[in-house]
Amino acid sequence: MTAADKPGVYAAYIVHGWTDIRRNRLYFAGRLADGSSFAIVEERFRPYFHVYEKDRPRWEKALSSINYEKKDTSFEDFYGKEKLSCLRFSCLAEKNAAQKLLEKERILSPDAELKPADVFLADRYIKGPVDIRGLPIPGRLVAQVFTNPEISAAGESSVSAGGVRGAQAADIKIASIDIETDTKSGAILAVGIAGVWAAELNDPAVKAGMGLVRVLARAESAIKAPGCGSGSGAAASKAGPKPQGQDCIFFHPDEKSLLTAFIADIHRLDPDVLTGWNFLDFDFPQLAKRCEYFRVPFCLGRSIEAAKFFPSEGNRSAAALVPGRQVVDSLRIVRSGYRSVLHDFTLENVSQTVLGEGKIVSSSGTDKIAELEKLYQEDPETFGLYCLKDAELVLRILAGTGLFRLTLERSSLTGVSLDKAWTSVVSFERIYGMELRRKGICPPLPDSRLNVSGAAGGTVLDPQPGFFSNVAVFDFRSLYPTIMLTFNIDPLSHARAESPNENFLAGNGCPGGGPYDPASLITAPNAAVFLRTPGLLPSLITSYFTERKRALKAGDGIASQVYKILMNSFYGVLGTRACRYGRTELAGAITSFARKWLLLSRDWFAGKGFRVLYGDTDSLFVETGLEDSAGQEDFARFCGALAEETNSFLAQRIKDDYGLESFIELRYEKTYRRFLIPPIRNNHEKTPDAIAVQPSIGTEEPSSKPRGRAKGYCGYLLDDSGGALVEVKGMEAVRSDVTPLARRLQVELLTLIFTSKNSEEAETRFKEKLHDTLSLLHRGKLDAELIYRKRLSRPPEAYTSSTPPQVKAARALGWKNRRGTVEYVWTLSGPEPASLPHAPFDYGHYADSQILPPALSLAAATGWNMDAFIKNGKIKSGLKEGQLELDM
DNA sequence: TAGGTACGAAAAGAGGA
DNA sequence: CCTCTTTTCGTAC
Repeated sequence: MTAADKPGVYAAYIVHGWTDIRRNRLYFAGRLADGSSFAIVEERFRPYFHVYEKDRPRWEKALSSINYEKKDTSFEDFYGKEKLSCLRFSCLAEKNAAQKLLEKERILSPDAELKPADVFLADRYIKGPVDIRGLPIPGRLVAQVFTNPEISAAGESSVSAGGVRGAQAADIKIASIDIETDTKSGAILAVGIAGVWAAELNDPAVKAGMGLVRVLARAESAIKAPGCGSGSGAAASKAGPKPQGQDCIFFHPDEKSLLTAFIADIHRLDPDVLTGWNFLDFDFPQLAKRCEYFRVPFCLGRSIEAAKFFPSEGNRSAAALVPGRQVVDSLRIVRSGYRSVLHDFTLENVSQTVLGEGKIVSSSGTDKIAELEKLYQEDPETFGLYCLKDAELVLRILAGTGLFRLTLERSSLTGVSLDKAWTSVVSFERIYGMELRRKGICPPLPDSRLNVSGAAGGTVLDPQPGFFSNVAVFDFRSLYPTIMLTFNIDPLSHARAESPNENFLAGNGCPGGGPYDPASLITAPNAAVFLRTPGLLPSLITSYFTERKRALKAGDGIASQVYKILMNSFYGVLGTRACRYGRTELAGAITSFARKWLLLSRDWFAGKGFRVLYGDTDSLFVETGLEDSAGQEDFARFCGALAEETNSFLAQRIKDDYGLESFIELRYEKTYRRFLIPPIRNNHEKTPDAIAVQPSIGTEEPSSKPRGRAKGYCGYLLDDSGGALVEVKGMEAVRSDVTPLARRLQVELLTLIFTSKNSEEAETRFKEKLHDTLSLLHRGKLDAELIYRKRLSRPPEAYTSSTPPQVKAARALGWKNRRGTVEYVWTLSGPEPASLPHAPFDYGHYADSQILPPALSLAAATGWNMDAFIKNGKIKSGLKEGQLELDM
C-alpha cells in the first residue's frame, strides 16, 4: 500500500464502472498513479433520463406507480423541435422500472437506455484518466477505497499534454492467462498466468515479470507429492501445494484446489486487464464452467460479485463481465489490427510472424493434442512450462505489435472500454454523445437510423491501359476528414439544417448561438444541407489533427496512428444503420464532395496538358513528361509545385462557391519510373461512371480502345535508397487466392519488364521466361507451387446456390460446421484437398488460369504479340503432356 | 469485437444451339 | 459447344 491515506487529489485511470442495483450504488475501479488499485463507491448518484413533453399525459399515466421527480431541463431535442422533460429517480431500481414501463407503452426516450455508470462519466466528460478528490481507506479486494469522492476528468483543469493520456494518469497491470484441458473430460490440467505492467510492454525485451503455472498432478503422483496429503479435495488444498523443481510450478492434487488457488492468484496479482489467446471463446468460459462444477465461486473481480460469461448469440460475439477489471481477448485485438497482414491467427503462427519464435510444442491439430497429452503424462513440469510460455507469448505479441498500447490509447481517447475499443460504432456514439451532452443536447432516437443504405462511395477514374514512364502519384491527405472539416459535415448540423424551426429562428437551437439564416446553408453535391455554425464533428476533427501533429512531432507514432484510425472510421459509421447517427445523406455528402474535388483536380491537370492515367477516391496518377534523367529531388520540386498550385486552385473554388476555408490538401506522394496498367480481361462493356463525366478538355480517345483495369496496376518505384522497388496493387501477385506460382511468375515478369534496357530485350526475356515456366509446369517441376488457398466464409453445408472449388475440397475433407482456409489443388478429376492423396495435376488448368492470363495481360499492356501462346484466339494453351511445341 | 462502397476475376450454373 | 449471369473471394481506398 503506497498511497498515502490522507485526503488529496489522486490521479487515476478508471478501468471499469458498474452498478449495484440492490445497494443503489455505482462502482468504479482501476489504478492510481502510484500503482495501487482503487475502487470508488458512489452513493449519491440519482439516475435520470429525458422524455418528450408532448408525451406527457402518456408517461405521467405509465409512471403513476414510480417515484420520480420532474425537473426543468435545458436539454434540447436533437432536431431542436420537441420540448423535453427530465425525470429524476430516487434509485437505480426505480429508473429501471420506469424504463421498462415506458418501453411497454412504447413511449420514447432519447437517453433512457444509457447505462447509469456511463451517464455519470459522460456528465463529467470522463474518458479514462481522472482526478479523484477524497480520502481513501484500505480495501479488501483493492488497495484503496474512496467513498463518494469528487471525480473529474484529468486535464480538464490543467492543460492537456497530449499523447498517452491514460498511461500518463496511471500505469495498468495485465494478466495473460492460458489453460490446458483434458479434451475428453474437460478437466483443467494447467493454468498459467503471466503478469506485466503495461508500461513494460514498451520494453522490447519484455520480461514476464510475474509468472506462475498451476498443474493438476496425475493420480499416482498426487499421492506421492510431498505436502499435498494423500486425501482428496479440501484436505489437500488446505495443506497447500508445494512448488516442485521450478519455482513457478505448483502441483495440485485435485482440480478444485487448483481453481481455488488460481482465483487467489488473480486477487493477489490484482490485474486491471485479463487476457489470453482466444480467451473469450475458450479459456474464460471453460474456467467458469469448471468453477461452477466444483462449486468454486467464480469471483475474479474487485467486488464480491461473481464474474459472468455471456456466450455468443447471433451476431454478437462472446463477452465477459468481471467487476472492476477488463477482459480482453488478445486474439481479437491482433485480428483487428493485422487482418490484412495475417490470415492465420493461431498463436503459433502469429508469434512466428511477429516475434520469430514458436511454442514448445510445434505440431498442430490432432497431432498437437496427442503430443500435449503425452507430455502431460511423461513430463508434467515441461507441460506446465509450455502452458506458462503460451501465456507469456501473448504478452510478447501485444508488446511486439504495439497493439496493446494502441488499444489503451484509443480507449482513453474515446472512453470506450478496452474490450470494445476497436468497434467503430460504439466509439463514435460515445465520443459524439459526450459532445452532445456537453452542449446540452439529447441524442436522436435510436430508430432514426432506419433509412440508411447505399450512398455512393469513392470515385474511380477511367484507367488508361499501357506502359508508361515517370508517373507521379498525388493523393489527398485524409480526404474524408478534411472534407468533413471544410464543409461542416456533422449529424447535428445536418439535422438542424434539414428541419429549421421557430427555436432556431429565435437563435435558441443554433449551437454557437449565431442567428439562423436559411440562406447560409451549405449544400453538398448530393443535395444534403448543413448549417454554417461549426459542428461538433468538425471541431473534434480539428482537435485530432492538432493532437496528431503534436504526437508526430514528439515521435510518438502510435499516438498519431490512433487519431488517424479514429478519424478514418467516421465516414464509415455515418454510412451504416448500425450507428444511431448514420444517415445516407451524411455519407453521400462526404463522397459527393470527394468526387467533385477529385474530378476537378483531374481536369486541372488535364488543362495543364498532363495526362491523368488513373485515380481512385483520393489519388491521381499523372504522366509528368519528365525524362529518366530526372531524379528524386527533381520530381519532388516539380510535383510539389504542381500540388501547391492545385491546392490554391481548389481553395479558390471552395471560397468562391461556398464561402469556406479549404482544409483539403493534395500532396505529391511518389513517382513510378515505370508504370503499367493492364487492360481488363473480360470486357463486358460496362461503362464506369467516371467515363461519362470525362470532360472535353484534354485528349479524347476513340472508345474502341480497351478499358484499363481499375484497382489493379504496378510500377517500378523511383527510390534512390534501393530496396524492393516493384510495387503491385490488386493484381495476381498480391492476391492470396491464386497459386504461389502465379504470384511468383507475375513478380518475376514485372521485374524483367521494368529492368530491361529496352523493349526488345524485355520482350525476348519475357517470352523465354513464360515458355520456360510452361515447360517446367508440364514436366512436373513446379508441383510445389500449385496449391490454392481460399477461405470459406461459411461452413461448407451453407453453400446452396453453387459449389465453388474450395467448397468441394472442404466437403472432401469432411468439414462440418467449420469455416476457415482450405488448401486444394486442381487435378484431372477437378479440385481436391491438397492434404489428401489426389489425382494427377491438371497442368492444362494451371497454364490456362494461373500462368497465361496474368502474363498475357502484362504483354497486352506493353503491346507485344503473344500469338505463339494463344490458340483459336482464346487464352487456351491446349498444352497437354508431350505437346510442347511453341515456336517463338 | 455489427465502419463503408467499388471493382475484377474465376468458376459455376443457366440457357440456347 | 457456346454465351450470359450469378456466386464467391479478395482487394483498393
